[in-house]
Amino acid sequence: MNKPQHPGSTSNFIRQVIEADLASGKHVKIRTRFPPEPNGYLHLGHSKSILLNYGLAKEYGGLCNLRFDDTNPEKEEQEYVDSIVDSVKWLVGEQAAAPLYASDYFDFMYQCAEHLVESGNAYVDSQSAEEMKHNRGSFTQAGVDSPFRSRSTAENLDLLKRMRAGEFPDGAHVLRAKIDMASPNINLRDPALYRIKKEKHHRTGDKWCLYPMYTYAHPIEDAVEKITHSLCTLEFEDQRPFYDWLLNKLADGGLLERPLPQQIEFARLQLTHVLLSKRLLIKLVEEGHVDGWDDPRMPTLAGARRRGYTPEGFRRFAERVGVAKENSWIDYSVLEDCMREHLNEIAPRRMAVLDPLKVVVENYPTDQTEELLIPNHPQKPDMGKRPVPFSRELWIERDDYQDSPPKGYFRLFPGNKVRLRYAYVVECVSYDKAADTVRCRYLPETRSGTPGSDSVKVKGNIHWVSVKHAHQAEVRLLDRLFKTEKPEGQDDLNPGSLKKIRAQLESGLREAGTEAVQFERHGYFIADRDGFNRTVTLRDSWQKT
RNA sequence: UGGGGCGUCGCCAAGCUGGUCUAAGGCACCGGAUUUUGAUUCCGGCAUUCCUAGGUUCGAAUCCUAGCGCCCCAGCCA
Repeated sequence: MNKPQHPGSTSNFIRQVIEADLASGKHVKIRTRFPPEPNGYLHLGHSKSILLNYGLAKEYGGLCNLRFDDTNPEKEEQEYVDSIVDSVKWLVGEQAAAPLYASDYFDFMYQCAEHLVESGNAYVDSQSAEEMKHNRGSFTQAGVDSPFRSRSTAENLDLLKRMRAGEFPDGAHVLRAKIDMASPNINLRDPALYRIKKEKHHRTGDKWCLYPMYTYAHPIEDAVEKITHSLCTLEFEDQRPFYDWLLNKLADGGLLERPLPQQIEFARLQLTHVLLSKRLLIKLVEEGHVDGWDDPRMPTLAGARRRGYTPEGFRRFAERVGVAKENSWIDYSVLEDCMREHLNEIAPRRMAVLDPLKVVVENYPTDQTEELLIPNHPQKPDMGKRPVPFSRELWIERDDYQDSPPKGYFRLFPGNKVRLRYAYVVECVSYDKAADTVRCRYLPETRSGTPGSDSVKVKGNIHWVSVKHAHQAEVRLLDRLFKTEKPEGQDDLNPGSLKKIRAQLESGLREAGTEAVQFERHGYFIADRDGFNRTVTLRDSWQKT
């Protein structure tokens, strides 16, 4: 039998599991989830997980939950919840349903804990953290049982209830699963389930002084939400035996229904030239190396959005990168290329002179202005045309003129002809050093769109902006934040990651919307806070050589 | 070191119930064509080889054995 084909995508081991489960009737509909802890901003690395979970759900006609894993009140804040919801909505659009919260299941989780105690599968340990650590053993040495491991069910239950009632200080006791202190898998050596934490929770307030550990809470969250496939990163692989142990104990006790969710691990996204460590990112913000968490250079999704990166670009990136279990590093240029690819399709073209040099067309009437109709996209006539004024004095790019050009240079230099894009062919007469102006003469019969426009063949084609009509604005030339392949801190910052310039833009850009535009021959830009951010440059095979 | 993973082209990644694999696809790269963006698009090229060494087999990237390399685990973090 042939395997189902995925148009535009390739098979991967997760799809195979899903298809098998669907085929066998284990599930009629799949349900995935994206479970961030609200303790920071979402970054580029999260995009893979988000798009994987929502993508699979969509592909197989299932659902994906956005669920906050808010089990550690010490680190979590509402501000993060808001920003995460925002970023997820931006990335997946209408597929993003209202968020769910692990904290909404605290009652049930506690009920499960009592059941575990009653069924002899959990106990209250009163060792100190240090003692616990010591008695856990090592990779090569089995752990030893806690002296409290054999407490009676009644005593355990009493202690647990009093823990919940707030009778003990932080750290006095902890609830542990009773599994095997000699397991070769350290995660099975009686992992902690609950710790006392007299901390106010951003959603449940002071209701609890006892909070579940991730290890314990996560499987239950998945089961409660009837998640079918619980996708997580490789480092949780060793945790899977406990995940299954817990769920089966609870299902056996009638607290959970089968089929139970299945945890599947995949390799997290590792990108070169970026730094995703929360600690170091915070430093960059606090020390003012960047403007904030949503600085367009930041590797956060909020930053990427202001940078002009698109959800569709991220989707293509996720597809291109694939899903597997091999730890791999993706070169940052792959991400840039995906953005470029998408932007090329959707961005209307505009002319913008970033580093202006004045050109005077000496034989063009002083007071004349022509409105030229210029296509918004050379390959997409349906995107229409726009009027752009042409006059005697123009701005061109400074490096489109050279006194003594290098070999192969085919733009402006004395005696050479070049086409002013969508306007006329001009011939360079000379460069007036005192006035810092290039003197040209135009060939009237070469006006674009007219019958004789092709009478003169030229190789060069440069963009321009009419001086008296130009819209002057700030343009931020953004480059990578880090110059090194695997940055470790501020020493690796790219000093040229942000250049602010005053550019001369075609007049229509005065009323720019929020959608991406291409500045011809430069790259893709997006209007942001009173100026334009460069999202990514165009490819350039000339500069390379 | 005990346990859990992973090793297929420069970067990803299919394939892994053995033959249709002298190994898919994408990206990068190299040609060449078109082009009023040195962009885009298009066409062509790009692993006799699958970490290494043995073995099983008529036949192995796919099975077995032994090595080697890399990642993860000893939070009352997630």
